[in-house]
Amino acid sequence: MNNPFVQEIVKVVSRKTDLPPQQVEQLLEIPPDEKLGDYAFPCFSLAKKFKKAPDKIAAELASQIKTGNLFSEIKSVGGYINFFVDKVKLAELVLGQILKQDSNYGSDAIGKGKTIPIDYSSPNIAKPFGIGHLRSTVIGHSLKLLFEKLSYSVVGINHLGDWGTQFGKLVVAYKKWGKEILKQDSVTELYNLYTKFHEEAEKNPALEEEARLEFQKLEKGDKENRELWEKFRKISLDEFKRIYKILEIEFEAYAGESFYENMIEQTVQELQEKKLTQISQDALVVNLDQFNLPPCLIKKKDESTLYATRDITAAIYRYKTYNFYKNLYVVGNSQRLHFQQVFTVVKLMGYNWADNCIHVDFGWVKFEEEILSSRKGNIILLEDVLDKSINLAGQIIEEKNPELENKKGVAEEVGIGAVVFAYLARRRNKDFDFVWEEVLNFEGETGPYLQYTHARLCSLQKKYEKKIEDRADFSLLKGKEEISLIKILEDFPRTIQRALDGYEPAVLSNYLVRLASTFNTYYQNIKIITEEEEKTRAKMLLVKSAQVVLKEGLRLLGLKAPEQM
RNA sequence: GCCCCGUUAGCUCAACUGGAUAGAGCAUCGGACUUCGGAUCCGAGGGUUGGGGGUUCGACUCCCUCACGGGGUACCA
Repeated sequence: MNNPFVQEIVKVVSRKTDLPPQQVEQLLEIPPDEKLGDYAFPCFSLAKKFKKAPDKIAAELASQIKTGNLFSEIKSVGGYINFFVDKVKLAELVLGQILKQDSNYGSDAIGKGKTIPIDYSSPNIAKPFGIGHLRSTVIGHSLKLLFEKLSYSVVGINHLGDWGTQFGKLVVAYKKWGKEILKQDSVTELYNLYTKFHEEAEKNPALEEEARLEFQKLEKGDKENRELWEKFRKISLDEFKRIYKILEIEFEAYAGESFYENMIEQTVQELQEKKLTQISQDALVVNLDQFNLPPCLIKKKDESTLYATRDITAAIYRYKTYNFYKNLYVVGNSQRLHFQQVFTVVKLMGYNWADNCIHVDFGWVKFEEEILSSRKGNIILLEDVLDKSINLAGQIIEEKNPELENKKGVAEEVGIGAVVFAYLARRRNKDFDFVWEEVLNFEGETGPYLQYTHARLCSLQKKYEKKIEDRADFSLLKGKEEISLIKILEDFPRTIQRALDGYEPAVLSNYLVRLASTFNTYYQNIKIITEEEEKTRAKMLLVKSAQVVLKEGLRLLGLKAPEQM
């Protein structure tokens, strides 16, 4: 990180303590309370090395380090050396950098030349796009934007569920009830066929066997089934693309499971040549006892392939095609074991890049304490949720800002923003309870709150009228909230890095709430545009910086930042 | 049975990866000057971080154990 304060501390402390610079940087932390300082170096781990009490070490080092021109004070408290940065220098540095770089602030070249495929969204054909699918979609999309921010070249892959036994089920259902149910070629009707199958199969289990046979036929190239499959696939894909357009999400590749169909046999052969497979209970499996995992099934007893086989094939294909740096799968945590098995098999095949394959898992989306089951027709359509949210946003605009231009467009940006942010505000590993009142809430820690703050920042700039200069007397920015705000802005690049380290957009969401709420407190307490020209000029620099960072942060989550709302 | 994940204020979540006094929002109640946007802000109440043990200078965070909830566990994905 090119932060001169950190660099200086690392340099000096590492010289005084003989610790490698990297370790010093890792130990360095930010105190919980600003009164304690801006950076702190804990000396506890040095106690053994120097055979002295930590607080004595801290006191000694603190007295030896000169403040120089970057720091205003360096003192020890307990076992910490606390550094107080020169606030004028800080403002000059942070605000100067943001104004110069604009939306590029926080970018980095670290990922240059490295490719990362991200497998996300990946809905199943013949099922409508429900609120359950949104989680993978928005997490994957945000990770994509974040990696691109650091110059990685990202390939968004929509690994459609367009192959497998479920198509056997659809074919059976179509042949039996297609004429009465499938009239307009819509996803809803396809879905009705699918649920009809499951209803009937409960009464008549023989249908399951029929479905297996139909899929087997499909896999072997049966013409009629092939045509049906293409029809089903097209209906669904058109529908999904419409939804993605609303969300403004695009994929570089729609390589679904069927895409790997022709390569699967080769994978099976390779596994056999490498003597990794065995026959067990009539099926072809890779035994994984030595890893304490259940065996990975490669082929069923009827010779047709399985999910795992396709994922192994897809991983190999992605490595050959993209020579990836990392290979991500944004898929629910119910598939943890599956990915463990797949990655382990790939590793057994001798591919060390298996270690760079990462399952970015996430918890269930539940509705009123119930897990949504698409098999039973228990599903809430994403489009209904978005419509409701957009309507609500429209109503609120009508109430509060009826003169607004482009009301419809703004209502969409805010309504969709509310839903997307609700999904990105919590860490991925937690189950997400879909509660209407919470998803459609526009107050407090929500998307519209961030957007509102952004609109407010824009409106200040409009009111100011004058051009915002990139220079000002930074010593005029020394109020408590001003300094907090500058420090939060300074933390933006680090936040991006932290979000990526954990594959966790929620880290950025939390950050943006902190930024917005700190600004709002400031705004409430201090009049920004006043008669004092010099001071106003300096404050407007801060306003502009906050606006730039907030907008960019929202963009990285996949939210729009309207200038008025 | 075995394996994974989770458990923090009434509810939904944070806590910079082992650091200093565990913080926000929602809901409830009370308030905001001489309004740059009240979708905002301020205040109040609310906690044995599921229970118990351990590791160490220090534990919401790591280890063991128990409880509760969820998921997975061979031909679905």
